[in-house]
Amino acid sequence: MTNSVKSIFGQLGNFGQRIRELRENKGILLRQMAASLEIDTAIMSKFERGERKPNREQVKRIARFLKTDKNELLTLWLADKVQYIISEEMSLAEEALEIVKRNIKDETRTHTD
Amino acid sequence: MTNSVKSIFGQLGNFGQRIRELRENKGILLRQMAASLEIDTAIMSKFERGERKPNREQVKRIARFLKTDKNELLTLWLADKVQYIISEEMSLAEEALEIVKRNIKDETRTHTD
DNA sequence: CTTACATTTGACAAATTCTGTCAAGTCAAT
DNA sequence: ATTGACTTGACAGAATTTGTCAAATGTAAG
Repeated sequence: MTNSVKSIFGQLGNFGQRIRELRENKGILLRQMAASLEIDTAIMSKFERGERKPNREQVKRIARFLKTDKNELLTLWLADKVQYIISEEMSLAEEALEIVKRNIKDETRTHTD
Repeated sequence: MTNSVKSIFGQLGNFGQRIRELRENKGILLRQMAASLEIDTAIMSKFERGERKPNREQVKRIARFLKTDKNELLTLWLADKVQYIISEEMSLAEEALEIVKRNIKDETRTHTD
């Protein structure tokens, strides 16, 4: 995931938001859940914040651990994937910023030279 | 793109189908278009048959070459991407076939041993 | 059938992206 | 200032994607 896309669009994905909610309602710690699923705590944290995408198997295991509907989580996870590739294409803003950045750099070079 | 997904789902994507149509209507050869765009002929062929996905820049250049609406092609191309990741998840059929394949292999091994 | 030309296919290495691991960082409560 | 929970960033190895090329296939004409 490019940084620019990450920063312009949204933080927590549908999936991450939901599993964090489920976990917290059960009073389970992130690191406990991570340990129980044999997933690194850092990765688990990133899943919940939508910074990384789990794979199909991980989604299923997470659903089983949280005793929740597997299909609900798979659907949210798939929605995230679609949402991501679509938002990647709303890159006009990114392109504009790139141009500005290039121009600024040229400006500074001109002045200091 | 995994072979299984490629074989179950559809051949020519929306994008490839459209550009082939546009190209043929203009009576241009695939290799001519490829050469003019400095894209390998093999790759161009794969784009048209949906076997590989061009990147954003290539789509824009193709649109310019074909003198057609850039946004139309970008939209078709994005539709292909979405369609692909969704179809990837309809993998029940694939999984079933995998199991059958494994079982058949076991069967044959048992008989020939 | 064999030549000529257009397209397709498959294999490959180089480039890029994704993944898990880890150490160091923040933050809140004590 | 210490502890505990979570977050962040860097990294190497794995996996996927990319362009290139040669060989294969298809097709029309002589």
